[in-house]
Amino acid sequence: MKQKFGKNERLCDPRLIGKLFKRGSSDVQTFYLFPFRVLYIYDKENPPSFPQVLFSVSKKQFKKAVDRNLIRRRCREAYRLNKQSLVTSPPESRPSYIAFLYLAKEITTYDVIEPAMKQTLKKLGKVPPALLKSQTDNS
RNA sequence: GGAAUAAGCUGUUCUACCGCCGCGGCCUUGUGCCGGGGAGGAAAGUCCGGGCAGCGCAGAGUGCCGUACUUCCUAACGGGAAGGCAGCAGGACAGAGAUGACCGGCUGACAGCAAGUGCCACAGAAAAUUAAACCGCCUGGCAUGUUUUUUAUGUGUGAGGUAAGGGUGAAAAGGUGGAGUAAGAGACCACCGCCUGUUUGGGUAACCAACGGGGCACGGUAAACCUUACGGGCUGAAAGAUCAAAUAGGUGUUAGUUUGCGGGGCUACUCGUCUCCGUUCUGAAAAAGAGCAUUAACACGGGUAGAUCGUUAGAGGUUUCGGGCGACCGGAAUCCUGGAUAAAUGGUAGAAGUCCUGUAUCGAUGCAAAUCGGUUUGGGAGACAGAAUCCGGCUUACAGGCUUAUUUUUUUU
Repeated sequence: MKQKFGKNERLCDPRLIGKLFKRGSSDVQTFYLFPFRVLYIYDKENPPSFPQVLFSVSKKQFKKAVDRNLIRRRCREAYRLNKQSLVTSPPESRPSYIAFLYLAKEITTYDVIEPAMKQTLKKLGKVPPALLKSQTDNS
């Protein structure tokens, strides 16, 4: 399995991003696992061939662009190297659009970010029971 | 040799694995392979100025905003260069000294309060008017004391003169000296200062120098209003240009349907179907035509999402020649050097080198303490900081290294 991370795996559509960050929307599922808050959406109608992902680092928390770039690059690498389980699962049973929000107060090393990303992905891989039920009903 | 300050330059390197974004080539046309490229001196702050784009625009004045010694450089600037003036500290020279002129350095919103208006607390007699008499100084008058009357002199009181002295203040209406006077005073004189003139000399100019004239009318504040001179349209790449899916919607043409709506009939009743009439306008007319509605096809125009351009070859870099004190300008040769857009230029691991520091050991100097250098082995540091339309500046941040200058200190000769 190649560990590539091309444009089609990144979330670029402003409408989808707006949908993800819309407050109180019932479509958006969310959980917190240090240092990430994760927002994600299941698109059952026409799921993309790859899950689309974005990483966000708060400008309020990190004033300097250099720091934000560093954190975002580390997160991206962690996702790129550990995404196999998510990608290989069938498109209908995985989140289609995911946003990772980095919420820690200080810059963490890759040794911290990578295990956290593994845990997060593991949690994302589990299909929530509510969705599972609706899928069986449909089929 | 050390330290400090200022200015300029530089801003670690290599390897492995896995990636990201452009470009070129190849084919088997695909998450393909190969090649080559990919952050800065400030990319930062967004403080000035321009290019570029759109909109606006008869001319003049006023207002508003900005700039402010001079000349030059520049596309332009509030930037830069050179010069002038003022201030500050320093050096060396002359001199007994005061001081003088010279040298380089640093600093200066450095036009105008002698156009007008305003303000100047407290203190002080008085804060800008033809200044002003608190103490003081001087001259008379009166009263009174001392002294033998005169003379001289003390005290008190009131009048006049006086800006030299004291006192207040950040600042008291030219300064110093002389002469003069009852005491004083630019009332007079010398020098300095100030104002002013010159078809005088130097300089493009700011300005400097020289020679005259004027007793002198000048407090501070323009980062107070203001005056003078010069400059300034507004917006800002989310500018702007082109293409334009699906769905919806607009206009037109052609063709079709009279379906739709209301009422009546048919039917045991409901729905449906069928049938008849009516329904907007023209028209005498349910003759005919047009319209409304609706379906289909075609065409046209606008335009959302999105895409492309704008967008990286430029007031471009490097070398060199010539001009200029310099900023800079001109010629020639040569090079192509980020172009992303929810935003690439990386992540991880290892090694080397640099600096700081500790251990052990060797060598040199030394009585020693210690200093210097080499080897070994640990630990730490590696700054400031990430292009978002592009340039020229300014400002701010910056570990370590290199160069230059100045100051200071130490050692040797």
